[in-house]
Amino acid sequence: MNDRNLRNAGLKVTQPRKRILELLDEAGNKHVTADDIYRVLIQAGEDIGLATVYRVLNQFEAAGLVVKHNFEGGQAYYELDSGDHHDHMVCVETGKVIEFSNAKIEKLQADIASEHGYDIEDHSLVIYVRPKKD
Amino acid sequence: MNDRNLRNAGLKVTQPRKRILELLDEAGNKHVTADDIYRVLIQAGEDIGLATVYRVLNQFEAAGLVVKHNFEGGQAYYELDSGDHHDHMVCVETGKVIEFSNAKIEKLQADIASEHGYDIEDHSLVIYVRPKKD
DNA sequence: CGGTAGCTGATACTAAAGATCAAGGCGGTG
DNA sequence: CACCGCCTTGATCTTTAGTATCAGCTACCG
Repeated sequence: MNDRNLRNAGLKVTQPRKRILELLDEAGNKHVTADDIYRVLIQAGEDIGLATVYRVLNQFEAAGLVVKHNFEGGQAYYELDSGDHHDHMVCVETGKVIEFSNAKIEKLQADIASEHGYDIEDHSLVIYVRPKKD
Repeated sequence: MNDRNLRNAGLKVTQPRKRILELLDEAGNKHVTADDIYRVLIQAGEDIGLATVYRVLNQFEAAGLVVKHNFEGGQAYYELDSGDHHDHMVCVETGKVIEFSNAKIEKLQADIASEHGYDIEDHSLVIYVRPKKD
């Protein structure tokens, strides 16, 4: 079934691509880095190169299979594209990432862009939070 | 007057720090990279090292004099902290950056965080836009 | 099966940023 | 206002994320 996704994206169904897609699938809504993927696969005894991981992730992103997030810290994080857009809330204490989506915020953004004569191409909203201490 | 800002931040008033602060001042609401600053200062005949620029910008950020933005593209952008929070709209065609702020969006974010048991520590909203073509 | 276009892994490379360290400058003290 | 200690600086090396290159391999079409 993953094979179909790859083929639809115009990509040959190869071992590395299958493995990476599988791994992203298992990761669910966790966000992983290229290096995470590389290390897990090496640990699992796969014969894969780091360059391949980066390449494949870029291809997946271009194909819309995967979404890339640039949180703070220099590394890019990836997750499977579930289709429905959502934003992220990152806890600065625990590192936990919570996904959410809010139609009103989306609408307000479109309005603001429109007021300035623009259409929205994409957007990125990350809220950095800390547990309430009451 | 900039001298006072530096001293209040617990930093010695040195040539490089004064120059960088000046430059950020002149840049106004333009967003500059560490390398931008370095090159302008070298061009101006200053004897400054790139490492110093990075160091000073980190110190400024820690002191709250400056805000650091991680847009897409790997480089960090800096601007003077004007005190009032705002978000950014980046045109993907022209690279132009427009600042805006919207109280409703801020409020909605606080609500969402609260619903999940968190307080907002900080947030980052970047809208990537494209000129309307009508 | 067999040919070939596209893919892969190893390696070299680039760019952003941080770490190190000897030499130099800021500013408090006398 | 001259001195001295300590913080800061610039040069350079290192680290980290990601990209480019290229010979060999493999998926897939016939």
